Amino acid sequence: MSPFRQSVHSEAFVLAMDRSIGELFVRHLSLFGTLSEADRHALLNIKGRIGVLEKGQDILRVGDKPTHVVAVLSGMLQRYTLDAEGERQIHSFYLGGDVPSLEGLHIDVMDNALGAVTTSRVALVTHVDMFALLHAHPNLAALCWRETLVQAAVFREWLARNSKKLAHAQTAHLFCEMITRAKANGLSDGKSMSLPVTQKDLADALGMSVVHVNRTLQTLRSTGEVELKNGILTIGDFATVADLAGFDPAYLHLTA
Amino acid sequence: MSPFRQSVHSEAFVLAMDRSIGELFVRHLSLFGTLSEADRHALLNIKGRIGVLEKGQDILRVGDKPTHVVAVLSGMLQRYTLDAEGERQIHSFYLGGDVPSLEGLHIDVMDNALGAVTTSRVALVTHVDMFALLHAHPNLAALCWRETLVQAAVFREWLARNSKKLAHAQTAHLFCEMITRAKANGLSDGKSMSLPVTQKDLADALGMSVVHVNRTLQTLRSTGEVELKNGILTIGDFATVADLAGFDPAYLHLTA
DNA sequence: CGGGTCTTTGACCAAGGTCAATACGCGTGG
DNA sequence: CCACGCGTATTGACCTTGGTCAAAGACCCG
Repeated sequence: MSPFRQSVHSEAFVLAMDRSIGELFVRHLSLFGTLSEADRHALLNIKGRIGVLEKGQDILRVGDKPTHVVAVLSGMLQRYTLDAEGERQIHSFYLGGDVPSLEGLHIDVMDNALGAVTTSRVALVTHVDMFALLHAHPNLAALCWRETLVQAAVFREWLARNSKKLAHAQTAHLFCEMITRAKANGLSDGKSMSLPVTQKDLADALGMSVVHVNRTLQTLRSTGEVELKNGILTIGDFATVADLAGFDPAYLHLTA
Repeated sequence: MSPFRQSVHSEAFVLAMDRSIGELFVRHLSLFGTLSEADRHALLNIKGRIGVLEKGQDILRVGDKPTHVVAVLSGMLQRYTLDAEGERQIHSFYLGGDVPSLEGLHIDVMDNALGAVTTSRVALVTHVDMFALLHAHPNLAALCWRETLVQAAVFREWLARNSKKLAHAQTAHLFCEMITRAKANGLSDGKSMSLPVTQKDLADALGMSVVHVNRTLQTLRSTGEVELKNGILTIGDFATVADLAGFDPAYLHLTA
């Protein structure tokens, strides 16, 4: 049992008294469609609890029956699984502004875990509240459904990337995705972003060994176009890197 | 333009006069949850068109705006993408009884294609009809949403498989999935099934070369536990193969 | 019988994994 | 302030898996 999960209802997770959670949902869902004034108003009134997830802590584990929707206020989460040998596969990274667990609304048992890559602030909204909201606003239900479908598209892209591309293209592709999503979330200017991952994290996302990740990063660094240092990812010319990576943002289905 | 797509409304696709489409939906959705009598009744009245998709033909292409939900009556479909070099990545196979494209209800533009691995009979239901149905039966909407989430779980599993496992384990894992799903659809006794794929198809699903697929199949065959011949997959002892593959069906979220 | 598709084989090659040692950075306690 | 310890990054040597290329069978169907 994660100590965190036991404290979801304790003081560690305090009721949000402002509209920060609602604002996050408004911004996030706006990435995938249009909100009516009524939708916006309803979202802004979302009530939830806010707390801190320490680096390495899980908020959802395999086998859990989710009861809350999780939103990332700041920091970075990972969705991952462990195989029989204890090897981790990271399926996605989530940045501030992302809502990783809308899927939990209709999945009874988690087949993967959600944890903090770095110390993060997260918000929790009960499924009960979410269902009430979605029931009253069918357009929001459609948008949330759509959001989960876009996440599925991202999984497919990761599948294609990890199955086919060479190490440097894989790595560049992941970086392009992260920068593009960070920009959409207002966390990047398209040139650099906070990416607080270790090389082991990258290895477990890309399906490569740490040693090879290290060497690949050096290669990319030597081109002068890509640098990851002290948790800051910097890209020279996005188009150049995207080309190297074979990156096409269509799968992210961003309306912007 | 696919000639097929142009003929969706022509005589090639004839109105189904019986309940075969509705029955397919009832069986399929029952795999993921419970249907009320009203749900069942509504589903059975689904109207759609039925037609044949020749081997290699696409029913949806990248860039298309889907207008119908596709259900597989018989045969086998693949979801796939092509990269810049024309390399295909298969993201999933769909058997008779599967409904590959519920996601199309809320995705405006396809970022992947759906085509026939082998000559198949497919049914089409208009989005208009589906939306009316889901609007009138919120429980069905929840179930359809859930179905798309299970598909996402399958994409994640493919990601983990293709990223980490060795060739023989990858191949065995895919076979375990296919047999398990075929069994759920009433198309297999758990020992063998129709799997009309070429070695190239497997290669493009598993992210390996055809040559290596060929050698891997030979290795598996030599264990006496796995054989793929003339489009028929046969497994000796499922538990043995599942163990070799590191296969755990939890991600399929089957209620049965 | 001829041509296309699919499978199989052999020889060789390269990307990336493994193992083990070393270096670096940073926080903690003395 | 410095030594220590831990997690992370880096390097080198070596090895395995699986890719590539090219040719030859098999099979199928008109």
